[in-house]
Amino acid sequence: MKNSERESPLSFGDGQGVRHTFKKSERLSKEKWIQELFEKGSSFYLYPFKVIHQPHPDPTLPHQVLITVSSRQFKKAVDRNLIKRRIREAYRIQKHVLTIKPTIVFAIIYTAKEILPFAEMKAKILIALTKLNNFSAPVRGEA
RNA sequence: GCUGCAAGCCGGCUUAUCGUCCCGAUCCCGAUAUUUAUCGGGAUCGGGAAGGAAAGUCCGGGCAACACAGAGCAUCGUACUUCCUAACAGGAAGGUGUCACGCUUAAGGGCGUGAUAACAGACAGUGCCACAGAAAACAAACUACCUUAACCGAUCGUGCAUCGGACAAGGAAAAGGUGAAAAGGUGGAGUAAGAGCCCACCGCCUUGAUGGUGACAUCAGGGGCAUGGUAAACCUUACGAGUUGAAAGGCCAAAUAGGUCGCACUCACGAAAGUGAUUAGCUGCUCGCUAAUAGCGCAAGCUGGUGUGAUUGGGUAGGCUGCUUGAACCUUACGGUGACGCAAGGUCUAGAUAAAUGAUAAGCACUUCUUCCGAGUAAUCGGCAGCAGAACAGAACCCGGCUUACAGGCUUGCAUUUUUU
RNA sequence: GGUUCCGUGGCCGAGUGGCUAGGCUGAGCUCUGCAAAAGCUCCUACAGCGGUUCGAAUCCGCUCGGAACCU
Repeated sequence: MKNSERESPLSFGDGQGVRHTFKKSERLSKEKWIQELFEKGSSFYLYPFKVIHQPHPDPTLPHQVLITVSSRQFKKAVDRNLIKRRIREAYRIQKHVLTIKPTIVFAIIYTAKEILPFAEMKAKILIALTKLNNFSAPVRGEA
């Protein structure tokens, strides 16, 4: 029981009793990997986000995400914090949608010029995650 | 009661579900070595988690590394005085100037209240002061004024006459106009006309006395106007400043390349290209691919090469530390006009690192407007309900200031106005 | 996190305290049968606020915006 949990910490088989956590290990924080992701990763736009994704360099780790808001677009740190918090919350609640087996790293870049309400962000994040699900797997298969 | 100004303070709260970071306790799992310990991960419980400006980075310090005999020059900064302070371009108290208002004087001026000032020096030197104006700085003299001598014209009173014009020599700087600024001001005396030439008051310069820690003030004497503005122009004087910033500094330390030591191999054919073989590596094995098979010596062996194992220095990726107990905060007493100091008691109050407290729902409190009800003569106030709103803004090593942004609320003081007495 | 610099018409860009040059673009006119070229005229400016000065694009302070560098 415990062993299986350890092998796949993000086990979301039936969805019953799943804890919607968002720990530090699920965030992309290695500078080297970030560089690699932005140089080699494939991307798509889905207003108000741009998503860059890539197979995980270390497949034993869970999915890792990077959320970023340009300081060019939003000059005040308070606004950037608010947007990042809303994106983080939307991902935390809906990340069980992401079910592809080899884990990936991806970045969510906020590209809109104004601050959108939480409900809209939540819906868009759901669409983005299902899209990631669909065409991340074939890319891995071809390679 | 309302409104405004100034100073000081505050800068939403509660509950539910889910979730983030840090600390502590208990438990579980994995790795390493010796019962137990270290490291990593997780669960449960408990506790804590952004500001008055966290901002701008405009000043000043702490802390850290490096540099450093002493003195001078250069560069940069500061600039009324005294004090506060770890320090400051900050603050407190005072001085002086300017402006406004009021009172007063015949006027010049004096006194009071408030605001405000980058408020050292322009008789150390250099530069600049456009246009206008005669002249913009050791004064000079355009118009106008006055005197003297001679000339010309007009008049009638026929004179050393009066009026006008032009020229020359001289006097003087009062009047005019220009300008941001024109060479002390006002009044008098004086004169051919005038002038600090002289007089009174004021201003200025200077000497002395008294008071004050000092800036400076007051009084007395002398000078006789000599001293335009500009130092946020160069500059002078006095004082201060070593450089770089936590991405500083310290510790640990993969991979790759390097050093040292050990072990294995370093052959055959061919003119050469190449072929085979051996060794080593990649692979579970074969195939295949890659690398080496060189020099000296009779030989042992030595040097070199390839592969591999161990070890080692520097230290990259990365991690840990620096990191939050501090010129700390609160209360009270005492000293000081005050900034502030000091004593006693109490408190522990963020520590993230692609960077944290947030999402959803409900309620309370607050503000504006509207309807209704109540109180009051009225200005206005209170209550129920509804709609809308709710600022500026996010720690990045830490403090002290300054500046800038800010919905709304509270306290104190002052002022205007309204109502009642 | 820190350091340095810049901001002048629609665009480029000169201007060391005294009327803000010049070029490109745009509009109009002249010339031409029409156009091009040329010539003439016009439009639109010192990032904002405050101070020093008689006078500020220039000197000083604050604010806003932009760029580069350190890593």
